[in-house]
Amino acid sequence: MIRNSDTCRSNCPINFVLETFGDRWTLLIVRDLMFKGKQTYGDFLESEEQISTNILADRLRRLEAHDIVQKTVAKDNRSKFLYRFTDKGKDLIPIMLEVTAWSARHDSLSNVPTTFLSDYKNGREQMIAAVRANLD
Amino acid sequence: MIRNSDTCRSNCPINFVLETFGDRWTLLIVRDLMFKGKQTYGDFLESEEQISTNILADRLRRLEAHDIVQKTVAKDNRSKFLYRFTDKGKDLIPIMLEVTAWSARHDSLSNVPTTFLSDYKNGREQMIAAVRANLD
DNA sequence: TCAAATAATTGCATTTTGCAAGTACTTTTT
DNA sequence: AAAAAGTACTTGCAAAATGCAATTATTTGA
Repeated sequence: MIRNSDTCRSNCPINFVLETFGDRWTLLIVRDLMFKGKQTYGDFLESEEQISTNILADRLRRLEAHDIVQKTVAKDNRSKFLYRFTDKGKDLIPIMLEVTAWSARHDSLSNVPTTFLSDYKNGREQMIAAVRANLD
Repeated sequence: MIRNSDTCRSNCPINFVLETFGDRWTLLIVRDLMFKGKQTYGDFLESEEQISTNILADRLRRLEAHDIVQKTVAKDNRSKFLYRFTDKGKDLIPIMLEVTAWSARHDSLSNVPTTFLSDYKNGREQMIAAVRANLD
């Protein structure tokens, strides 16, 4: 995917993220991949937000085009594909944790472990490293 | 705006953020308010991404409904309104800086000051405080 | 060979977006 | 006092994206 003025509305860093993640579904796939150990099309379909099959296929295609995920054939089953983060994708960890922290602070109904906020405040870098270690 | 299962697809913290910011425009308004000193409808319209008037009106309405911004009448002109962050809105600063950092790392065309990444790495809390001080 | 598993694509109705034009109220100018 | 300009929208309509259900294609396992 070429990055130029044809594909982006501006060269603003906030806008750059929106060009890839500015919709209601893409970040849920990132979440599943990052925190829930999901890796396949079927895995993503099972999430409680109920993404539909055409949207899922489209978003996975876009994530691959933007070099956030890499698609590979599963070793055990050639009709199954595994989606994994690229380094660029793994580097979204700090954003995702910050988003989680914001919801933890401002939405009492959000399902966040009770210790999350203090753990995050006291050991942000360790938490980032732990999530990363889990992905590698 | 009531927060319950009618208005949210799930109680996931990532999804909670998407319910408010999961589109291509809302975060640009947040950016303008947070980093560019913009405060009025006309200000937001001028941004280079060229939001259209109906979308802008809709997004400002939603941001207000979600208690991210507060709308007040301007002192100097009663046909002019000022949009300002609530505390919940100001608390988006860490997310916005993390998003900026990600684009700085992964998009060479993003307009980010050359010193941003080292400043951010060395003094994250100070940078957050500086942006916040600028808003108050 | 046939059923199951996996990953999609297709068609169509609904919703959202984008664009241009128009409206309403306030302030400034004459 | 009337006209023009400033500010913040709303409206109507075409185009694009989304959501849903059904169907297709390929590989695997019995």
